[in-house]
Amino acid sequence: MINIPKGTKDILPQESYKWHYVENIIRELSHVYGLSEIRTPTFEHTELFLRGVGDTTDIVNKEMYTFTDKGDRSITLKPEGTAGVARAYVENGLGSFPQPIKMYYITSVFRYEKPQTGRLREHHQFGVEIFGSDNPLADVEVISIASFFFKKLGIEGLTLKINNIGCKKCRQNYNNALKEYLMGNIEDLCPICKSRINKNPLRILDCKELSCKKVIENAPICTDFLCPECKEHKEKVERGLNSLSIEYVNDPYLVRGLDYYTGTVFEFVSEKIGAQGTVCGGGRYNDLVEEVGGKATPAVGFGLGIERLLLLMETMGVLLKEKEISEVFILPQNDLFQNECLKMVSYLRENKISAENDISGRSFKAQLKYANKIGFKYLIVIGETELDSGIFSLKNMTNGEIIELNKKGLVDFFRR
RNA sequence: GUGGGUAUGGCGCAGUUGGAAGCGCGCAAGAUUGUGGCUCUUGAGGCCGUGGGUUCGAGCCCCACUACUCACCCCA
Repeated sequence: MINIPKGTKDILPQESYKWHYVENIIRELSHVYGLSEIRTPTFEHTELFLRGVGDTTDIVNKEMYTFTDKGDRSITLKPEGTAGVARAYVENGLGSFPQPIKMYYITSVFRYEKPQTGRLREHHQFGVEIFGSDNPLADVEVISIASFFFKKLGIEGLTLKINNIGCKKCRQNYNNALKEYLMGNIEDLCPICKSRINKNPLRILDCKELSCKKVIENAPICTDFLCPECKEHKEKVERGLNSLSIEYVNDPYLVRGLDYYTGTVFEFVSEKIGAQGTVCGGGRYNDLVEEVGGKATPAVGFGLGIERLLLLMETMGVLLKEKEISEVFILPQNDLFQNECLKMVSYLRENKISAENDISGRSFKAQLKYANKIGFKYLIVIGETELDSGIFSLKNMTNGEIIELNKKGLVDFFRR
């Protein structure tokens, strides 16, 4: 028996409807917001992620699925969605279309991690990226998409955390101040953080080690170091969210694990799905396009984990749409009418009505039991009477009611 | 990468101090029924995660490995 690779999941026939439900809402919503779908390859040149995501991040350092292909190229399964979109934006000259370009995607992403609740090696993300607007309104729009999405699914009680980690300039100032402060308290930091001071001091803010937390309590706060532009940007985002009545909390310690973020960062967090509570995370990444080889282009977006979303919906008991079941099951009174059933099923299908018949050679009774177990809503028995009169008895399986209809009447009935 | 927990039919689980592998659900066939649902009968399906050890004898005790799982870390 060969089993499934660690950290991956089958989506089985009896549960795929949940995915359809969520995906349909994503597409509906994206249409309403004027987002167009973009599909980029499952794998990219490794260098894209080294440059885009950043080579000090855990994702790039130890979590990528990287291999050398037969042409001796270093290839990596995408560990996140944004870098590929930025690459496509540059490579296809999307910058020369009217800006901003508003895009969404649903894609698999791959990270070599140790699986636990809400964490897999292959998971799926709904992502939104808006390229070509530096305006806070774009940030607000992106956040409002996520917020509206949760609302549409009936999910309540998420916390929206926001922060602004500054642009290149003010982040540098803050980084220096932070480094200086941390150096002064280096004995109290955990070993991991000690090694992080120079490479990525911001990450230390996120450390959960008790001793580090204590140090962080008195650390300089990044919002105090924002330049006037960033400060204004932050305020405008907040005002925009207020006017849409989107609740949020400022979290000066919110740092994201990808290097490309600049300015606005945010997360939607739940406490109900175990330790991996971030359902959606995103922010602004104004330097990414340039980093990937394009001309400087501001951008903002988010990634939303669909497995975590479903986990959340299930633990919250949010009503999911029911599994899709064919409308009608058609069975012959006896073997002589098998082919008449085939014809009827085919006729209904041609009219876009989902219809099925027995393909296992079961007895009449067994077919009835089967139809009941599967949960067909309607039933038609075809025998001599039906063929002679052209009138078919349509039985409602939930209440037992019977309606008499001819062939066309059946089609109209299901189209109602 | 570091810890903890778990491993018995498709799924959920019992299995006493070591002494003939069981139950519920599901699945399949049949009986009954107004053409299904309720009820009844029958059946299929297990190398008890793998490999060692202790013992007359191991699902149970010991060791190793593997897988799954939860948490750290990190992230969606």
